[in-house]
Amino acid sequence: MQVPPRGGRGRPARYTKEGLLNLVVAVFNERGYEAASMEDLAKASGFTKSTFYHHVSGKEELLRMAVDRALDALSAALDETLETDGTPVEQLQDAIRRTTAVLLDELPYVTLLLRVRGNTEIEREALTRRRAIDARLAALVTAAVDAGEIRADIDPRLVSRLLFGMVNSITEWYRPNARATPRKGIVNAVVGLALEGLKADRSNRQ
Amino acid sequence: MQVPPRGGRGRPARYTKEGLLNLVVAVFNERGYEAASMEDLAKASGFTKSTFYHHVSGKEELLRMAVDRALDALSAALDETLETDGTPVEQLQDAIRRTTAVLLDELPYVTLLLRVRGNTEIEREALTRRRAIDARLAALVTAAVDAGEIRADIDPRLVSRLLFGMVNSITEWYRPNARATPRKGIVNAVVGLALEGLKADRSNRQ
DNA sequence: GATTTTACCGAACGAACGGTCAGTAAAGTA
DNA sequence: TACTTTACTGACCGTTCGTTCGGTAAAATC
Repeated sequence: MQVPPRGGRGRPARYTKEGLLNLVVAVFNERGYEAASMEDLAKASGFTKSTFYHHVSGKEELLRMAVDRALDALSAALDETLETDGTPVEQLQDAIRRTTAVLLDELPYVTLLLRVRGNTEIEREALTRRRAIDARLAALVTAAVDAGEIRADIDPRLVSRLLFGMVNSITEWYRPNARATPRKGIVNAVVGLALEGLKADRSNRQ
Repeated sequence: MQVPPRGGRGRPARYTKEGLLNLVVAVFNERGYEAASMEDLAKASGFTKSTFYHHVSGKEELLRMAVDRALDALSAALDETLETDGTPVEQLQDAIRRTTAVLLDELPYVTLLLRVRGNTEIEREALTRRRAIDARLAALVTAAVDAGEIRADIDPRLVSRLLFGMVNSITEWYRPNARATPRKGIVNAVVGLALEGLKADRSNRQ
């Protein structure tokens, strides 16, 4: 990741495309996309501003690459869920697991995606793709309600928003390190809370 | 709200302090705080930029007033919860209800608060106050676990984050209007999902 | 060593930024 | 009408923004 690929003719580059994007997204998330200047991005990578422009086309293009990566990963996870042949509620549970896993694996990219507000054309395109994914997730909830497998006393669209709002909120606080709750622990907690809620019962009492 | 108070000596103002702040916060939320320029704020209120500066001291001060309003409301709601004398789980449920209600009643202000990232001193102070509130909420969850009233198989801090992450995610999509789910419906859905989860049972089957 | 290719940099661009100020218009008081 | 107070404005400040460009340094090929 830190060692760029060799084989070209001229002077070797300091970063791979992905390595540089990782640095950029970290700065976007720390300062905020709007507040992060090209000078900030250049300094974080050790380049001058003009050298930085030699490697990237501009600020918006960087945002596009980053949010596309998040959207592609989330979309692929949902595709995988729909290829399984479980009952509706099993598929919904699978979607929660996979979405949470993608969120943790691609944390900086998904974090950036979830903060996009729609100021530019690129941001609006990202929001459109995101809404499409949300609609597919909401359809899973509706299917589970129609099958009588989950509670029907709350509007399925509302359930979907609250459920995946909970999942997405993980980006607000999760920082992977040695002491952090492992990936599997987070996923199980999310699925457990989503399906059974807070209520104590025989199966989970310590 | 739109009619300023009379009684002063000179020319009457177009807005009350609160009316102007409402306009400002709306622009902050639509464009994003960093992306919203003082020119944007002035135009939204019908002022020139210099007139706008006659009424407000600067961009950061506007942010401070807005997030303080949200923090005061959330803090007061939590105080009220702690004044009740229910069991731990009843207090937790009350905190969820009151926090959700404040979020809906002060939607633009809480929305702005939840997007603060800590770039300036004012933002860092807001984050500190927010963390204090989060800690008090987490203590409620811990107390309910210790009393054996809610499931103990998930780290209480993790439960608290996911729970109030779900509550806070409402700011991402809720837009009050005639067709929207009423306040009470949202609050009941949040409490219902939090306590019982998705699982269908006799009491909520339609 | 000459040539090609790529990485890199200092200086500068116009535009937009947050913010200031001297001066004018409009209202209330006397 | 004269005076005071407040609302309001256009022009302008220095700074920073995203971006461009002419030119130099370094590596690979010949």
